[in-house]
Parts: sequence; structure tokens; C-alpha cells
Amino acid sequence: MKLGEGVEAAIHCAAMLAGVDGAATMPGAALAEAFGVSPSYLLKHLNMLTAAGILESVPGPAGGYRLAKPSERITLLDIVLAVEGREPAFRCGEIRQRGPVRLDASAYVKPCGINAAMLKAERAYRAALAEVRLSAIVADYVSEADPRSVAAGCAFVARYQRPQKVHPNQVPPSKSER
Amino acid sequence: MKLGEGVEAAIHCAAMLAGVDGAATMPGAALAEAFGVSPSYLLKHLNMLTAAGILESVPGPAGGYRLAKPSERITLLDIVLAVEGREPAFRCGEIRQRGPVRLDASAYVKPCGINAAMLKAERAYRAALAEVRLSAIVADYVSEADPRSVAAGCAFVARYQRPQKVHPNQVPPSKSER
DNA sequence: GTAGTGTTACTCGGATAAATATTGTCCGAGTGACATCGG
DNA sequence: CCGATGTCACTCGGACAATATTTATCCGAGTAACACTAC
Repeated sequence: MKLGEGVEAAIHCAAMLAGVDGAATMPGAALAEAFGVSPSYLLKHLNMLTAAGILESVPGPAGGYRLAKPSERITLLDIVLAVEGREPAFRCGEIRQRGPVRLDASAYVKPCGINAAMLKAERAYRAALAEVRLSAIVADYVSEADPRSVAAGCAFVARYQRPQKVHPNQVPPSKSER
Repeated sequence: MKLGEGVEAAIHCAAMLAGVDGAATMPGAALAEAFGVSPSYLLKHLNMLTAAGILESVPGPAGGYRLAKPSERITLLDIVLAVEGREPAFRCGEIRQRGPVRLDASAYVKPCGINAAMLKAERAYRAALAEVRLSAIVADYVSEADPRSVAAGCAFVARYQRPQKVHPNQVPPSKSER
């Protein structure tokens, strides 16, 4: 019963990416620097989030990551499952059948009660995570955390986010930062 | 997010030990044989259950393990925590403080919202496990599972359980088995 | 001045190694049962 | 026949490897920006 250390980083990265405007992106190296983790290792987890459809990655200069969908539609469960895997934590190995007494297979049609109880508990865990949207995490952070921390976070985002190349028929964003 | 394989064995062992009468014990080797797992490795988990006050161990010949308290007072949560450790699965490393912007410690008096959400989910998980008593597991098994499986389990228990030496002022149990 | 083109620097992505936790195995300390011996 | 005693077999308990998983790192493929050149 131990969650990988990358889950925490993944959630923090997603929360920070929720603060970038529009289609702008943020490089993985900047995210790694923001939290003091290994850049190369963080990319692995960000890659899993991308494969799960939570993030989008843009290659090349001015590339990076951004949310693939609005933060209201991303839950903590999505992130945890993407990083830790979708299979349940408790896997019934059917050890009740592995003893010396080999009964007929028809004696084991009923599912293992222990397995059922463990999976029910895990469903409760996942349900609790599914109720927390990324937008709620960000809103709570902005309203509850120390204003200095919020200001530092916003400054970091503004400093490192890279606006995307605009297509000719689109109006370029205001050249506010750098 | 992966539970050790020993958890399943530990729960099954506890359920089987709930079937031994009174103060009788069952050797760890018999439990290992019942589920087809390594005897030496199972002892490690049984030892953890003993350290947690769930089981009692009796050394010497006719020794073994038995429940340390009635099965109504043992929950799945007790067993899972004893085997997997009591600390929560999600450990907040406070990576929000590890970035390049070093704010004053007073900016982090509020707990991390992400950590709060993860711990709340884990509390739901543990609450669900705490509601399942070992006696309920056994009762469900006896009433729901295939009668052949129940009979085989009872026979196994009767075959391998070792009655304890009775003190002089106590009446010896019926010499039914072996 | 403008369009085309080549270079370049920056990004992600996957393959590769080190560290750690889990799983599995072994041997030793301790204890009560059993057989033996003596009364 | 009953009791004391020494031996012994059986138990758990912790120390010792092997394996799997997690963590960390490096190098390559790809892409868009940038500078340069030609028109």
C-alpha cells in the first residue's frame, strides 16, 4: 500500500498547467524546476498523463505541455489512475484454490468474499478521488493558500509559459511577458 | 498503488484461524500448505499480525498461531494495516516548497490541499475496510460458498489444529481428532 | 523589402542503468512433549 | 505403578540472498523558430 512518489509531482504539475492561458504550453523542464524534481524522470510521468488524454504535448521550440481538456473535466482519479495504473491495488490470486485439496472448478463459481470486500473499499477510494476536480484544487489553492505563495506560482507560470504560434486568421495575444 | 501479495494470504490465514476452536493453535506450515505459499515467507506476515496483536503465537511442539481476540473484534483494516504498514499510501513530500522560489516558512502554514484530498480519499478506503469484520467474512463464506469448499476447509482445520495442553483445573476437550 | 531555404536550438520520447522495496530462503533459539530411568 | 529427568523433535523468530519494481539518467528523433541568402 504505497503510492509512487511521482503521483504527487503529477498532480502538482497538472494544477500548475491549469494556470496557463489558452493554448500556451509549459516545458517539462520548467515544471521540474518548479518542484525540484529530476526533469528526465518527470517527463516519464507527464508522458503517462499524455497517453491517458489528460495532457497534450507540443514538440519543438516553444513546445511543452498543456491540459488536453478543461480543468473541470479532470479529476484526481484520472491522474492517479494514469500514473499508477488502472488495475486495482488488491489482486485476488485465488489462493483458496491453490491448496492441497483440489476441488472441482464448479466449487469456485462464487467470487471470493475477501476479494469483494477489498474491491468495495477500493471503489470507495476511487469514488472519493473522482469527486475532486482539478479546478476545485486550483480554486481552493487560490482562495485558501498564502497570497505570497499564489503570487509566486502565478509569476512562475507567467515566466515560463510559451504562447503558441497563431494561425494567420487568428489575432495574436497581447505581448505582455518577455 | 499496489498491495503486497502477502495481504491476501494474511487475510485468508486469519479467516481460517477463526475456525479453530477455543485455544487450539495451527502451525504456520499448515497454513502455508493450505494456500500453496512459501512457509518461510508466510511466517513473516504472520509475525507482523502477531506484533499487531491480531494473532498469538505459541512456540514448541503442538504450537502454532491462533487469534488473539474474537473474530468480531478484528477488521480487515486491522489486518491490512498490520501487513502493509500504518502510514498512509500518499505521502506529501511538500514539493511545493522545493522549487527555486524559497518563500518564508510562514507562507506554508496551511496544509497542502492536494494532500488533504488524497488523505480524505484514503480515509474513505480505510473506513470501508474497518466496517468488515472477520466474523462477517467467515459467516459470508460459510453461507454463500459452495458446501464442498466449506467442508474441505473445515476438514483441513480439524486435521491440522493442535489442542493446547490443559491446565490441571481445566477439563480436557473431547479427543475427537487424531 | 520580401520570399525561400538551410541551420540551429529546443522540445519530447523511448531505451538504458542505479537504487530501493518486495519476495523468497535459510539457519538458530526456545519450548513443551515424549521416552527413559529410578523409586 | 507413579514421578522425576534428560533427550528430542517441533515450533516460531530473525538474519541472509534473489527478484521485481520503482527511481533516475542519458541520448536520439522531430519540429518550429531563426538567420541568412537570393530575388
